[in-house]
Amino acid sequence: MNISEAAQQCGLPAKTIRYYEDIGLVLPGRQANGYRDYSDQDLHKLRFLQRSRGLGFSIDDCRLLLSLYEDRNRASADVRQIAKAHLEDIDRKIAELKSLQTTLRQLVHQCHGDDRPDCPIIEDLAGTVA
Amino acid sequence: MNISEAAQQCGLPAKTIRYYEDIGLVLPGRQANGYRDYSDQDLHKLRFLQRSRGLGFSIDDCRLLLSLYEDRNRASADVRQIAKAHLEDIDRKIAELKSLQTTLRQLVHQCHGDDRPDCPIIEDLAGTVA
DNA sequence: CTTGACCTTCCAGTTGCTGGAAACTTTATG
DNA sequence: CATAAAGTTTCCAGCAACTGGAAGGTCAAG
Repeated sequence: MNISEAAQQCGLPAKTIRYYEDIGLVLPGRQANGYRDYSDQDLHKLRFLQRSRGLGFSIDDCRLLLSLYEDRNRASADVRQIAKAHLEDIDRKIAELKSLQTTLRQLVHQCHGDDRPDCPIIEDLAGTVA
Repeated sequence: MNISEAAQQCGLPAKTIRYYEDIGLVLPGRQANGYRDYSDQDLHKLRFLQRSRGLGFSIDDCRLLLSLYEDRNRASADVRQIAKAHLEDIDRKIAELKSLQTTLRQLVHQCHGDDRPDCPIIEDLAGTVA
């Protein structure tokens, strides 16, 4: 299977699939003409990557998850640990963003937003208030 | 004022301050020996950047905000608009992360996480369920 | 037979820094 | 006063995860 069909089947751009090959994630065979040739197994791995990345796992995590995916003797605990760590990361990011959100919301609310120069947002950024 | 004191005063690493000069954000004078020389005004701008970046504004936004900060004839509406757009961006990111959080939380919850290979997380990533 | 769609490789750019090397100046110490 | 340590300079490379584009080979259709 050529790369563009593989791309369509897994939902990843061809560029990304080539990139995944570069970094050793999915290494397809080659046809006689030098074109990449994706097997069903390759396709499964690409779909796996598409989903893992979609859930926000890092490439390194994906590499680990992919090896666990292929390991019939894996311990689910190993998978769970990766997911749990990622979840905690997301929890932290949400907390950070929420804090920014609160501050920004207040500032935007306080600013009248007209053609005059007085601006609580600028004042806050300048530190003339705090 | 040397760069390291400026760094301490504004809470940014010296490396970052040099980088901000590279990209034309804060251009200090030079001392006779070639060392950078930060004025009070430079310092204000650096502090402004430290805070703006801390609120998650992009460098490009910071550049705009900085020019508005220095513009005594600015319209607060312009500032507000930048902040509002950034806030909406944050809102979107939070929504995205929350959706990931929900999915991951469920998966982590469903996985028993022992030494057996059955794993709802892997199954989800592989797409064998959906 | 040519046109256009595909495919290949390789190199550069994105964001916002951060680390490190090599060389200079200044400051502190013995 | 010599020297060592600390601070400074410039420049180059690298991070994550792609994405865009150039230059060229291949293939299917008309």
